[in-house]
Amino acid sequence: MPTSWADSVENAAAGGTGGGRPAYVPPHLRNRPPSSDSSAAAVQSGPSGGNVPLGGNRWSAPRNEFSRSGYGGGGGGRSGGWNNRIGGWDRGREREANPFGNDDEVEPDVGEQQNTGINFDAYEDIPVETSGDNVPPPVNTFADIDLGDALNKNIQRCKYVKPTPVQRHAIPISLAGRDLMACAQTGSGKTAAFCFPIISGIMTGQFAQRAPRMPRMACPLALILSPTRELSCQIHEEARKFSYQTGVKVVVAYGGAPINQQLRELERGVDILVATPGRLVDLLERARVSLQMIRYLALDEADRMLDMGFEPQIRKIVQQMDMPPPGMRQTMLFSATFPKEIQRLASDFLANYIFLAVGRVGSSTDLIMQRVEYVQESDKRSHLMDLLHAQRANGTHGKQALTLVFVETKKGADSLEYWLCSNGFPATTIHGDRSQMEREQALRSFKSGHTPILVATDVAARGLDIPHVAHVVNFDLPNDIDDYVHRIGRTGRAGKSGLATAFFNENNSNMARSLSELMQEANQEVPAWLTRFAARAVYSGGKNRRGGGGRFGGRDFRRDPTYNRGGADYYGGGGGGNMSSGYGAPSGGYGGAYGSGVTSAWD
DNA sequence: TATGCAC
Repeated sequence: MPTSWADSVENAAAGGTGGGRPAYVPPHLRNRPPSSDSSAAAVQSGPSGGNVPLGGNRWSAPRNEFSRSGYGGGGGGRSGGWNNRIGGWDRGREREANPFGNDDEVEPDVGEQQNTGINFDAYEDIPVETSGDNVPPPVNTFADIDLGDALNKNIQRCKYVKPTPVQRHAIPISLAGRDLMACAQTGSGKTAAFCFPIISGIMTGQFAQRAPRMPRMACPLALILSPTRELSCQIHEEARKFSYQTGVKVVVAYGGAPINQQLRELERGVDILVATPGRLVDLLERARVSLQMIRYLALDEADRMLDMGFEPQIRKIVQQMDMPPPGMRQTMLFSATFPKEIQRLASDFLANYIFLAVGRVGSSTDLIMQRVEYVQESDKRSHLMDLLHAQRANGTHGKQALTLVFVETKKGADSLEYWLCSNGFPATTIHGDRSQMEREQALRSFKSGHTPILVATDVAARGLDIPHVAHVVNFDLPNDIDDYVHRIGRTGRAGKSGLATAFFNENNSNMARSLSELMQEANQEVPAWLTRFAARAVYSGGKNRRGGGGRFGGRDFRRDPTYNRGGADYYGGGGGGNMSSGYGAPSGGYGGAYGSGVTSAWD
């Protein structure tokens, strides 16, 4: 039995397990030369940033003996594993592709630090609301948190200088082992906010359990679910950067792509599985993935994942397979919007969680100029053409700025794309009736500017980080104000400004009220005709199928008396003791007189 | 009613 981490490393680096019991090698040591890294001994110190009170991980103390079969290979019959023969991750020492693009393995140039273009000034003074028991205080720098050397290096490689607001708050909460429901913006580092604690937690390697004996069954420690394939891909790419040379292995699985390659990847070992629900269910049913080792569960776009269409699949994955129950795993839910109904549903998956909302003042929503134009259905195309013409005329060198056009249906997307192309506007389209190859090609072509107009259904509404989108056109408004919020969030990202134009007509009257409220809240000019529509319209609370909303920045439903059924003090009452923090001003808050369903402009 | 998500 290894007596130290270094021993483990030596063992592993020696090319195997020497026939004895497999030695567990913590992931961050797996692809390092032996004995080099004494800082590894610092594992499991937890966040030590002084001002971070450690709630302590909910799992027991690190064990002395680690025997996770996926890693050690389990004696003779080792299957894909880390420190086994050829197929193992050891090989990754030569083979792990550098996700940062530059092929040299040299240390990153830490002298020239920047962040990835995020305009941090736009993030100053953002109101933040937290509730729940014993909320760990935020940190101000990455140095305040002990994420480990390898991860810190990747943070430098990413040129992140200081944590974004959501990271400042979410990371200490997660490192303290707490469940989390977070309203937070993508493009301001949301993915990192849940990836860093996961990677760090896996690197500390305290998860020693017997893995199933089933051969060829992958047993990830962390599961990250998202509602679209492209978003899963994006998360995977980011997570790979964060885990570069940590030994933590990230695998992605989604539909529309050949399953065999994904199966092979899984067999080679996986710590963090990023997946869409459909493909994951398939893998679970084939018994190629087991969730019994899951210690971290993250739902991106969580409100969407718990929405009608996805909820059954999510329940199946989370509650009806072999995943450890709440309290035995750490669950993190992220979205820009968190309708109360969804929050209530979500509490099934959480244990004593902390609610975190990053407010909107000075946020990127202020950087999005929103316009609504009254356009009859029959005039939409010519109106769009006018916009595109004007835009091209104003653009540099007559080039078309990247414009993302949202429509309601897949057919509508195809037909608009065809029409645009016929009229000399280079457009492509992305929607669920296209093949995965076509979808990815469309996205690439758009990002590169080769096809500067992308016609999309809601498949592209959430989470996708497409730099330099200058203009989002809601050719067809969505039926849900939350979807509108997500759509316009495709522009004005990372602190840059953007423009969002919506075509409105009678068919959208049920959106009038929430839309005008939203715009008002974001200091946008609301046309008088829209206000009249809003006043006239019978507000169909049903419009927002997800029920009432909160306000910008979101609000913990546990704090809403109407949800405390039966007079029981449902949760908070006293909660974190900050139940009355900042956000409540009727003027500033979004809540207004009725639950408009608008929760936030944050992803 | 639309969207997305496995084969």
